[in-house]
Amino acid sequence: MTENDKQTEEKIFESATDVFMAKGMDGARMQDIADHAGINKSLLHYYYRTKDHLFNAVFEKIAGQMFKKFAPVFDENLTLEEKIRFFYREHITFLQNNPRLPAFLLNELHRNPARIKKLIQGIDINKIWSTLEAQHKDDLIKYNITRETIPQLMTSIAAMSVFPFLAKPIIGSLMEKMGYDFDEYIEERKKYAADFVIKAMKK
Amino acid sequence: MTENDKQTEEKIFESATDVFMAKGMDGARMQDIADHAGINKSLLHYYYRTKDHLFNAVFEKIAGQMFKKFAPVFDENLTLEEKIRFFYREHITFLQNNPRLPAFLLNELHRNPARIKKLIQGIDINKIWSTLEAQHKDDLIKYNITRETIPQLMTSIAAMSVFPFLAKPIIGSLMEKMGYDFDEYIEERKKYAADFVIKAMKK
DNA sequence: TATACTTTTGACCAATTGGTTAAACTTTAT
DNA sequence: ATAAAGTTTAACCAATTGGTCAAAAGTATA
Repeated sequence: MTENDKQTEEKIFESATDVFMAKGMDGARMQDIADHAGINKSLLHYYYRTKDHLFNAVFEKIAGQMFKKFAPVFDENLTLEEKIRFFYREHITFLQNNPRLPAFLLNELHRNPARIKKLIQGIDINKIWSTLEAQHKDDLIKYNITRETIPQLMTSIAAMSVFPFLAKPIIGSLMEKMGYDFDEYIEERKKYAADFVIKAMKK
Repeated sequence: MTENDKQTEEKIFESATDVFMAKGMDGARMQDIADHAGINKSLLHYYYRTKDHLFNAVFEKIAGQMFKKFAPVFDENLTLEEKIRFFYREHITFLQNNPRLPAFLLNELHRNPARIKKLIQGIDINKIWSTLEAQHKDDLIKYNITRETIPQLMTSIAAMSVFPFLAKPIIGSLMEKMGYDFDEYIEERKKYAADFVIKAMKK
């Protein structure tokens, strides 16, 4: 039945996502995924031929999500500062709901570098630069942003939101030990990161 | 012979470090390590009883290195700004020589959270705070650094130097595609990160 | 109801892999 | 030189694991 079909196939996909996210490709076990979904292991092979296929399906979806979140910033009609604030609000909220996503993605890209090309084919820094120039010509001068410094700036912006999630094993434990609350820290970071970057950009 | 002994044991340790760093505990194979060292697989068990023991030995050494590098900053008799510049020069140079270290460490801590307690037992933010207060009382006021904001500031500082190495699979490929040079970018980051943070800290 | 088709299951298989063992080889000590 | 001790190796073992298969169960169609 198509109804039950979708249910099973979807259940498998969701369980696979959970297990692969938590354990990675190498650490994940097909039996784990089956148990997690409450079904027989053979069903995994019935719907997704192999572990590689299943992992592939999960990775493709996950990878897509990550970068879709960056584009809308440029669609909004906002000042550069407002765009930065907008970005951190959206991006950190997304990471709050998908805290393991960056680590999962980077681990897999390290394990299988062949994926990278396909993943970044949609990203064109020159295009981003053109868009920025068109939308914020004076801000680029005001903030001294050039083609040479844009990698430094963009990685710094990404670092501010992504790093806390990548380093959560350490940061989270350290904060717990010291009486801070990680979730609160993340919530506050939406504003802190924006303020930090905006101040840093000023000449 | 003790001479040859050390050679073999050390060769195993170095090969294990390389393979574990590259593949992680789950992805690493004992046979790989043996091949890498050019010896029989049984020797791994002769010197280090099990894979876990061997991994443990590697992890302990690696983990120790990472945090030893943070302490010397406070020993130097420098202004706060000079300390930040000193830190990034030292820390990024260290990471240039050990680019996989942060990813390795964080992956293992995620896989085995029990390690974390032991690892961070030496770190005491309150102690760091006291040291900062003693050395830079006026700077803390000048830069509006308080017990509440110190996690935000410290994670931001760490993010600036560590993130490029964690995200190297993406950043490196993206830069290659766009005609930037990753190593050059890292070298420049020693100064950029310091400038960035110092500007960001100002009220 | 009978038949064809799809879905699910448990038993099973072959390959991989961490680990063991006994024998061969080296080195050291007497 | 010879025995004792340490080192190295190849062959082997047992457990894990991704994957297969045929039968059973369920569903749609006639």
